[in-house]
Amino acid sequence: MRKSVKRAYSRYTEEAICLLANLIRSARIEQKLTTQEVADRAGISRSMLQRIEKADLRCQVGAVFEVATIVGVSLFDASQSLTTIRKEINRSKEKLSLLPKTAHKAHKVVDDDF
Amino acid sequence: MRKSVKRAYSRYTEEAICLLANLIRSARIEQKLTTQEVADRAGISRSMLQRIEKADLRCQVGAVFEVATIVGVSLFDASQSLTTIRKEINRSKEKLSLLPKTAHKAHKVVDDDF
DNA sequence: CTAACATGAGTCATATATAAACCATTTCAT
DNA sequence: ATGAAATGGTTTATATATGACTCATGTTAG
Repeated sequence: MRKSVKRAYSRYTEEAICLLANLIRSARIEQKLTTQEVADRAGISRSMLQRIEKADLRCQVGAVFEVATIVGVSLFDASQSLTTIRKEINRSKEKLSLLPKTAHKAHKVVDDDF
Repeated sequence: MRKSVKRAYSRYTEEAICLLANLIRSARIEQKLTTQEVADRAGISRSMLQRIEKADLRCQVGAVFEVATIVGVSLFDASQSLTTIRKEINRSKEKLSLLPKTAHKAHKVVDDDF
């Protein structure tokens, strides 16, 4: 079964995606690309691109990133190129390997019995 | 009708999301948060969080960003805070207002007829 | 000015993502 | 060591996102 979902997003998430949407649209127009063209290149429908540029939170993250990449909007801090992003991935893997595998909660020592 | 879709993503997109996933997982474990906890806070299921941490490109962008926000992975360069991100949104709006509204293709003047 | 084109917005059928539940395995605290 | 807890990997029913159309409006090049 599936609980009927009316998801609530934090203000920060909403605005982050709004910014991303605006950046995408700007970049697209600056490069004189039509919605149809970008959609084709990204392998999505024009309606989908419309939703992305309207900051629809429900779009697939892959589609959004793909479009961003196509119009040249960089996604993370230092990840401008494939090379740098790969380095960062490796760093993150190293880091992950040093961390514990699971996140056990600190046991509440119960002394609230009086 | 709907064409059955086997979407292809660029290498860059894949790796960008892979990096994001790794950063999220690292951050979660560092903070000793279980998958269940983070899922609850984000208002998603544990299975969803698992896919996010496995860099599944088909997750909703809103869910991914929400999780990133919760564990403290920043999405843009300088947009650590709501205030800075809002400034950037405004800047992007200004910029957008100066651009043409539609992206007309430059007419190919055909002189390739000899 | 105006025709061609880009975009916005809505509908609909259906492919697909999602939440829930379950079990097996791994990991960690004690 | 051992048990409690966390995680991985399924499966399934259903809500939902998506692509394809269509029409209306806006915009721009010429």
